[in-house]
Amino acid sequence: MVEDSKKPGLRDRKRTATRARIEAAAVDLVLRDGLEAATVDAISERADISPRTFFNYFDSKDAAILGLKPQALEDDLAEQVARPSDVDPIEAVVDLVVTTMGVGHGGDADLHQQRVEIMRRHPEVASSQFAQLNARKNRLVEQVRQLLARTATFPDDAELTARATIALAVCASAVHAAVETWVGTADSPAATDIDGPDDADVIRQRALSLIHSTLKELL
Amino acid sequence: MVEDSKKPGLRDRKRTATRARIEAAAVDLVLRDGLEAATVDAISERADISPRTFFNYFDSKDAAILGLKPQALEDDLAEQVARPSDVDPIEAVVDLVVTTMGVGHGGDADLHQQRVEIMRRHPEVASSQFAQLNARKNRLVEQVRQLLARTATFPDDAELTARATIALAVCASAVHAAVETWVGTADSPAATDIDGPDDADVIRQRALSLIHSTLKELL
DNA sequence: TTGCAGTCATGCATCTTTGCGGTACTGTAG
DNA sequence: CTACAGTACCGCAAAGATGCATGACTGCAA
Repeated sequence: MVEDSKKPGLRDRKRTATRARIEAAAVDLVLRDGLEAATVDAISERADISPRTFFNYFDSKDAAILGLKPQALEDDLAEQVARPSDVDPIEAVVDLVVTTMGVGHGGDADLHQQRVEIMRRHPEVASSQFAQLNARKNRLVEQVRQLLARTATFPDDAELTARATIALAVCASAVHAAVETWVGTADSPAATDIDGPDDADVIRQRALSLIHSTLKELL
Repeated sequence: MVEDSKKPGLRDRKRTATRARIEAAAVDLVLRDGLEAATVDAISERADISPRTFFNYFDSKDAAILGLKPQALEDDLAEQVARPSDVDPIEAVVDLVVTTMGVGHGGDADLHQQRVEIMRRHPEVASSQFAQLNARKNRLVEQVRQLLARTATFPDDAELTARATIALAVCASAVHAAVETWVGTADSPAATDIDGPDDADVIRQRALSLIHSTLKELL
């Protein structure tokens, strides 16, 4: 049951290939025809699947465009929380958010570049990363709750959950803001070619800076 | 053109009546048949309008169930921000959020009670108040920005906007959490009959308390 | 090799939501 | 009273999203 990571197997290879075809088709069509002209039907046809199957691979059209894996996260999440965590809880939560948002979608550099371009042209899409987060909110709050429980002077359960909710919101909105300014200023395609400091890191840093300055001011 | 507040006029009276019929129909059907059995078609039929017209009155099915007015807010918002505001910025923002979420929908007490019951049975609906907020996010951030600009040591524009975003998120999630716990513990229908301390106030207080305790801990 | 159990792809039906366009009604000015 | 302008209502079509049922395919074990 828990056979892992050695033999992909035909089944998984096919599935991976299909997902890749969908992502490519979505990105291509959006860049070619615009966001609303690129319908699910069109993308599906191009990827050689039925529209119904499309939604077996992605939760939404936007998710396909951004290449957001539907679950896959669960693994990362578990891993994140299992960490030793001598680190600042805030940093851990930001990591969680960045991962869930799929900001650092590891893989094809071209595809990544194209997605940045799409986010520049259609800012609405970028904010669907946010929606992705909301959808997983309950599970994420649970993770954050565990993180906080380590350092917090243990209040009652409801209180702790509420605090986790707020902490998550802080980090999420910070990352969101960071992504927005990053997308807005990312008109230097050459710079992102090399992926020098790594896009995800830039966003992480900006988000942390925002959080600290804002919280300091609010008190 | 700017004749106001004396003669409602037949047109407005009809519109108000229709909106009320929709709200009542929505609440009744949800309580009777459940959330998903109460389709837009069913609600519309019961309210004696076409399904198309339904969306002329409300942005979504959930909005109708909760009785969230589509704009109407704009007025309140402007008013909020125009205030003198010797008050804590955080309190102001919380007010903004509570108003926008339509937590204190003034009006029919029975309807209010029914809505609380619906939120208890179908928690998903409650979180669509949150969505309502996201939809108006840009405008709200602008308002919060102005509020913050008064006390903040003026950073650059992007920074200020980012901070406003985060502050809004903090307050929004706090209110959201407060609503959730309030709904969860609101199994004393007798208590809410009298509307003693006013539901909205209870939520405001709880939210503020949450914000302060959480922020203090995160630093 | 064969067969079984678990997945996957798909068609179909349904629901929510939105844009467009036409028709009917309201308020008002002549 | 009448005509005109502005809304409101509604039908229609299309898109995004989801549940259900069915047939096909894969992986594995006998």
